Amino acid sequence: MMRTRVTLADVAAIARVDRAVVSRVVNKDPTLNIRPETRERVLAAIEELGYRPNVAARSLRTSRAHMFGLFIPDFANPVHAEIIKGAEAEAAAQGYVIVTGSATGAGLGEYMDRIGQGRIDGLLLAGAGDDSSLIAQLDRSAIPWLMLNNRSGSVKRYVILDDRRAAALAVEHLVLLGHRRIAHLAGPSRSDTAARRSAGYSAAMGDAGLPEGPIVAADYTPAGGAAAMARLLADPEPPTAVFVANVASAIGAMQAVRTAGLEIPRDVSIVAVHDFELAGYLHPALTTVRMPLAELGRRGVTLLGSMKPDDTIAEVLAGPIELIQRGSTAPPHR
Amino acid sequence: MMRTRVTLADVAAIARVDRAVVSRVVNKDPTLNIRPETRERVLAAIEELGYRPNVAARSLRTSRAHMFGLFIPDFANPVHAEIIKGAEAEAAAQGYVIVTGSATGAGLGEYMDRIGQGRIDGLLLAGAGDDSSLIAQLDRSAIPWLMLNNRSGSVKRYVILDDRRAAALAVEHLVLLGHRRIAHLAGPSRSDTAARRSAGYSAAMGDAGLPEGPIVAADYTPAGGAAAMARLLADPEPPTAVFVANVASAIGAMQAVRTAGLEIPRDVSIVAVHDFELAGYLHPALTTVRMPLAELGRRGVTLLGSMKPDDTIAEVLAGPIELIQRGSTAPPHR
DNA sequence: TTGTGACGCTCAAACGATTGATCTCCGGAA
DNA sequence: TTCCGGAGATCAATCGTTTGAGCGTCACAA
Repeated sequence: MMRTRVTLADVAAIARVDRAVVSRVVNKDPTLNIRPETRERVLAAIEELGYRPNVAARSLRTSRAHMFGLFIPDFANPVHAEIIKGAEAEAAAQGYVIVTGSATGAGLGEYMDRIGQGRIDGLLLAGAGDDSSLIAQLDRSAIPWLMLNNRSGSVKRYVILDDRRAAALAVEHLVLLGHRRIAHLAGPSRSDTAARRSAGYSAAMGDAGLPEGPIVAADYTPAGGAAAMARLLADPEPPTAVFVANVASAIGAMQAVRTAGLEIPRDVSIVAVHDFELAGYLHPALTTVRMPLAELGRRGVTLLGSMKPDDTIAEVLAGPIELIQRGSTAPPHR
Repeated sequence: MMRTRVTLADVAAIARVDRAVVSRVVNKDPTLNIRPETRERVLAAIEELGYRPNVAARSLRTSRAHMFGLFIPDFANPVHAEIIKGAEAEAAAQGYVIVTGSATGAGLGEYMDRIGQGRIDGLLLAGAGDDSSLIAQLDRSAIPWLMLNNRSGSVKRYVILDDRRAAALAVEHLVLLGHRRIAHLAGPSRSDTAARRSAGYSAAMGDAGLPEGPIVAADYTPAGGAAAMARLLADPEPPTAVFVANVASAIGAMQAVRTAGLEIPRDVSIVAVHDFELAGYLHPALTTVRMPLAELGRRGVTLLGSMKPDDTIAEVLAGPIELIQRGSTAPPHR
């Protein structure tokens, strides 16, 4: 059962060639001149022994690890799951593998320590906060890195989505349905995505000639959303529709509406940013704005792969942003 | 900005000691006899240069990668997210890092190829199906591996949860509420967890002296759950309660109940296996059985760390399994 | 006959860290 | 004076691959 490990040298011995030949065959070195029959012998030996290159040795020699790091706030968030999926797919296409870490396991600093030097060829930070001392440490580490979906602090390499447009799309939808008192359940004030979504809300309200309704902030959790929505509904003249910056908050918000004895969408319409599978199974099904999260992960990996040390990257990902209309939005009742 | 990489030799030069000393200081080698002032010099040099050991070199020499692999079917599934969290936390405690892969990115075979040899010290398979040729390949690879939450095929190393007891707990809850026609919306027939949950259902029904109600199988998705529930409700004498093997199916099932014009829990009570945050925010909030998923991931990593090549591991994880009573279960109406 | 070049390999020096073995002092004991 | 032992290092082989340089043979042209 316990297999003793197979090295290049073993393969070379069986195939009766030099180790260098085996290496070049394995790596499909185009400069290699080899007789077809020799190549055959090598391939047969590899097959027979079940040889697989030792990653540590290769990576020591070439100083490329064929591995990317991906740090996210939380695995349990479906938004991050989408990003991981995209990143993984693109990495796989490049023959790379992803080493994940999350803020729930331990902080970014600890993660970087465990990563050590030379383990990854690049690092993706998906909304990992904005600890500027860690950013400085990252810059010292000679690892190319990139922020996804976040431009916190003075970061000069990031890819974000067009949250502004997503927000505007959501608000326009509500306006088109005939709503005029449209409140905004925003994200945490220090959050970059929240700020951009709020900007989109304001812009769209302005374009529609409507006064900005009440705006309340909440963190991106159901509990936060519920509390914030409760405040909105306590208004003597409550909004007929609410644009929620985040789908997790929206789920809490829906609960708050029910708790208040009101009905969605008859009394309040709700639309939220980011689509996820369960949204279609809520009661009522939640109208959302779908953003290309997987594409974001994919694009991040692509950029990492081709990044030069001092590149500046400030990209708003082009990609479909669409309103998924479901049951939580309808024309105002009154 | 671009930092040239710092090696042991650089540190040794600055600290005016041999490389061996630096290595032993870094690794806190207990056999090292060193003057405090020398140690100081070394530590100062490390600090000054920002030295971090090269993982590839270390791992080539020691043949330990300080990395575990974790393969899961899908990142978007909150059940797997919990497992990852636990695994990550335990790995971090051991100074290890986790390299994840999912079936949505590419298959296990491709993942193993990209992993190569010597990159990971062990592999956790969380419900990754039962392709026996891959299992054989794994066994050839000399990597300790372990299945989580799954005992498919003839696998001889696994940790599972007590799904049987979880199912029984759910059914007992329904029985206690007074239900007598309790149907079972089971998981896919080839699934190991599904089989164990079904066994728990049967046992509990038997213990209660109740006839096993209709049993329908569905895959672990909302769509599958909805279709299966529709079939159950089409019965001339439909069940007053349904034990659903999985929370994703349960969400679909709830929708099917509404579609049929019925109400939960008045017309049908629903209880499902596995708790997740959103369950409390559904309408009605879903009664679930919480299982120690994070603990499962944690335990998997612990076992990997101490596993010998030919160990057999067949463990049913001890840990709290509890019913989380919410709004989807109530005494039968009729 | 000598030179040239291509073909098909082989040589050997890295990459950076680890670790068992060895070496040099120096003080104290015999 | 010689020997011993221990403290405090140093030496050098090794892990498995990669890759630029080199080497022998043969065909062919001059």
